[in-house]
Amino acid sequence: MTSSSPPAAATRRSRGRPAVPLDRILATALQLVDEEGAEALSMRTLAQRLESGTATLYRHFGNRATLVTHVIDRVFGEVDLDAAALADLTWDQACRTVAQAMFETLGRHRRIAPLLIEQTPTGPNAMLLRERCLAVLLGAGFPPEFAARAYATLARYVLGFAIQLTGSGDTGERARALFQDVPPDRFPATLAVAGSLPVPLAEEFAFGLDLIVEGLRAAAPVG
Amino acid sequence: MTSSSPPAAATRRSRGRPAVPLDRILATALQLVDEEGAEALSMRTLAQRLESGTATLYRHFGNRATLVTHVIDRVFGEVDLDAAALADLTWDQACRTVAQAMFETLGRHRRIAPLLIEQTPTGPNAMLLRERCLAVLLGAGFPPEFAARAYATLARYVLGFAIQLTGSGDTGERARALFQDVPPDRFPATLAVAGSLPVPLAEEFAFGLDLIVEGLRAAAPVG
DNA sequence: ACCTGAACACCGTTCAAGT
DNA sequence: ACCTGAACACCGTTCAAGT
Repeated sequence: MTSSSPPAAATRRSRGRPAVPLDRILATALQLVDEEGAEALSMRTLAQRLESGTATLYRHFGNRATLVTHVIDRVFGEVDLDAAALADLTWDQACRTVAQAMFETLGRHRRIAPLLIEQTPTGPNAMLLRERCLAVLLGAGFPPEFAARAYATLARYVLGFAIQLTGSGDTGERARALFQDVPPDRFPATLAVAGSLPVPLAEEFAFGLDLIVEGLRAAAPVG
Repeated sequence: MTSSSPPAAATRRSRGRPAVPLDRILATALQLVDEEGAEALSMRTLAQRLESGTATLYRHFGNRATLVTHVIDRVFGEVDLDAAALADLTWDQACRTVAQAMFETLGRHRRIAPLLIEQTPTGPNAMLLRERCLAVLLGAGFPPEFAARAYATLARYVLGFAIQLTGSGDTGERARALFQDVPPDRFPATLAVAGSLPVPLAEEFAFGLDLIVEGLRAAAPVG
């Protein structure tokens, strides 16, 4: 490893001033959220993982909120969307595809949802994703106002669901246990559905998504 | 005010041990959230408003989370729902009514949404509200599994929307300003809908709700 | 019994001081 | 120029000590 030290290339760690590349900060931050949850993303903890100090982070970000903005946009950048492929779909297929892609990405970073509600995503990747969605809806012939509302509904549905994902994963299990132990005389309906609750989250999401798209088709001003 | 001091009734403030009634704690906590936001609900700040100490709070609640549970259920208790009135509605009218009532309550306590995603509501009022919703869906003849999914979809939509409500109120304004300043060549679709974005939140909510209920009607296994 | 002050181990943020 | 340690004003939680 450290056999023949090179002239001036290495500077292993925090020697001169390795400048802590922004990309490494964001990758580490996202990894931190993935592994330990959104609440673990503190300036101190992040600085520790980078083997740096908190003040160094403030050179890149004015405050924690803008750090969060960048981390969120990194996640949006992972949403698997091919503009060309989208163009070949009908508008309802495209809506389902985009929402599913967003859901899958949030599934890969389950613990990031609390950060998403801290702020409206305005990073470059988020802006691009929104642009593509709106382009599909406008391309289908929907008036701007209808397209805007349709997009908002879908976005809120995905986010609302993503929040449900946040729970440590056994959310469904815990809820089911709780609902099955409910007093039968006072909560007959709750008890009746308690048994059919451990539906896989992915299926549950698809169910609601179909509902919304079906409603969109029925309400759409175009055939 | 303090004219003729009564024998042993008053004990104006933190004298003997006024025991800090739980109801006053919760009312003060909710007021604190309403006035200064969810992030302001710290044990210290709450204790200060009660003219007490943090340790006193830990006599009533094991930790901050259970305090939050109680505050949330206090909000659920405000949801205006008459079981008798619900029974006279068709299932789709009932769904709209319940979702609207929940939305209006969250509108009265806009800044509480961040607390709602910290945990699944399990307080008595939340349990009762869920029971009534599920009873309506089962009463309409929906199979338990379908009813459970329908309820989950509606609950998630309302919560997802409530999160959007959390932003200081000018969220729409800020978003509109941002979207209208976007580069026209790269974001034509975003720009096209930017003008039709400042839709009143209540209308926006109703739009999506109708979509979902319409989708439910289309997907329902009963006529 | 119930409440209190002070402590412990954390936060986000800032700033003078180092290289 | 960039990084660092230490500080400031906060957290949630606990505990010995007061009445």
